[in-house]
Amino acid sequence: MQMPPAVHTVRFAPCGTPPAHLNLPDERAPTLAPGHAACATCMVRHVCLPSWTEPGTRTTLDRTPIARRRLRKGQSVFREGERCEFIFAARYGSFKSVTCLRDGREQVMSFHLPGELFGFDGLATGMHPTSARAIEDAEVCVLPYAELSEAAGESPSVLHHLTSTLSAELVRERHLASLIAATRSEERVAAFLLNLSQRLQARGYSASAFQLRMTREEIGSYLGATLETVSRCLSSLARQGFVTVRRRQIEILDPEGLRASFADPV
Amino acid sequence: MQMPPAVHTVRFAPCGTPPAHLNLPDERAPTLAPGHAACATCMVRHVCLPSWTEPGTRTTLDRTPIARRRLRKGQSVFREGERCEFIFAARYGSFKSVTCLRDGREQVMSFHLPGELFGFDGLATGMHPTSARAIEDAEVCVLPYAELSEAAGESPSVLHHLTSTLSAELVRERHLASLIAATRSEERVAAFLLNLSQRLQARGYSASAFQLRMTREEIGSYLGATLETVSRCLSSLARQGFVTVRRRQIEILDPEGLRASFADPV
DNA sequence: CGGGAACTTGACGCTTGTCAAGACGTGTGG
DNA sequence: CCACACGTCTTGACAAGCGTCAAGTTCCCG
Repeated sequence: MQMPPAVHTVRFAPCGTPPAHLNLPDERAPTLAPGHAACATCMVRHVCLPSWTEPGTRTTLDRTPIARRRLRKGQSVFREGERCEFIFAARYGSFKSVTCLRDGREQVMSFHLPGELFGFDGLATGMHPTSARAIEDAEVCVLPYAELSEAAGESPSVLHHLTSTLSAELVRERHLASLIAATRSEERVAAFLLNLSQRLQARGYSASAFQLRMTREEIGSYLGATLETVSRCLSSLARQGFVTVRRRQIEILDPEGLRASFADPV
Repeated sequence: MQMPPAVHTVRFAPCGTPPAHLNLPDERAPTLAPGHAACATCMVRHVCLPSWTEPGTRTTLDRTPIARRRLRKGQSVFREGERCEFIFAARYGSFKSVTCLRDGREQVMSFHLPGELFGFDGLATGMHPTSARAIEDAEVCVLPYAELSEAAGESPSVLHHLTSTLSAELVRERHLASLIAATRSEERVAAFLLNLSQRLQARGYSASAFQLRMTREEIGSYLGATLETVSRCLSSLARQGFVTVRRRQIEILDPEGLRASFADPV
């Protein structure tokens, strides 16, 4: 076993603002770090993979060195059609999953916040059906799926977390589909803000004030609306006193009002 | 080990037309049948769970008796909020997954055809977030998830199929969300017909002529449109010569035309 | 400080939802 | 076997929601 290189500890900065001193290296030059030792200092470890293993047990995964990769805004983590050999964990920064529509435009399928795992969509065919791109300077942990799978065979806890995670993502996608199918654009935007708020809160951020990391166009693509409609909806929600919107800075003033004023699914 | 009871073989009838001689019993009275022995005569075994185990190996699952349950049109397989202890396989007949919207209407989340597994959405929380109902007289195989999970720990092949199935469902849901988000109703209806066609073909039915098992309203709910819009779209597709539509009887005349004439996602 | 990306807002027209009337089919009871 | 009733589907007219196009503003980054 090789000696671990000097562990490159990275101070965690709020959701996607990487420390200014970072010289982001080439996309293809991952920094190796030894397994869960590196996770010990990671700010998102409590919602990430390290929480999967039962305390006291060790699996293949714990003996696997986990690489990290830094990405500049716009760089791809993986591309549509590439072989799916890794699952990724957003360490800081946010990501989007996109596919290319026939007419060349890109369709945003989901957003990934720090601490969230992504790349599971490739397990079905062994190839990624989407591309994942950083929407701001970011860093991912690169988890080899073969070892993750092996660990699932060794530890019921890991297996359970794996299936739960997949199932949860399935439920989220369903919820999105029904949201788009059953509601109008203003309700979708409201639901989107509430959803972001919850996910950020689960990761220790403020639920009431946060910065959007994505453009109006990306939100629109995700929600099945145009960027103009998203903009109008945000203005309308602000006019009604539910939120304040100043460019990407969002403050949620009345979450119950947001929730209650719509015939939202469930 | 107990002797298997006289195996109740059920002749497979085209997609959801249960044999007339069946006296459908009460929803809550499952018929027990011994594990995979019963699967041997099942028409959908090649696309169902029996194909998961590697040839020559036996897992917990193979030793588990698998119950079957017959359902009349409209009866629930499971309901929103119930504990998720089983995965279900549609043996014959079709099903829908639905949630209840705030205003009382029901939102169709997906359809399940013979040979398809469903109920995975409950694994995340241990409770089903949707209800599943038969949309015609039907029968399901009841697969205890605890044993399925155990089998996944014993056999890499089962584990792989489990994650693949979950991932595939995830991809399908994403595709639906992007379909609703990015296309107009006529394209959605066209895509829906093509999707049904493919799934039926994979199960040995004709890809070009089939019967819809669901109402226009259910299709509309699923696709984010009203029943009137679905009806108009079907008429329009027929007028363009892509399909013939006579109530629920569909014939696809020009699949390539259907596909090509739209700016369909991917 | 300048240029461009991102955003906001308005006007107009298309797509789709809503409401309504009527046709078709199926199942039930006379 | 027929008549009736109900569920399902089709089609039309109108209105609302949203997309498209366009102009102008703000902000960020070089």
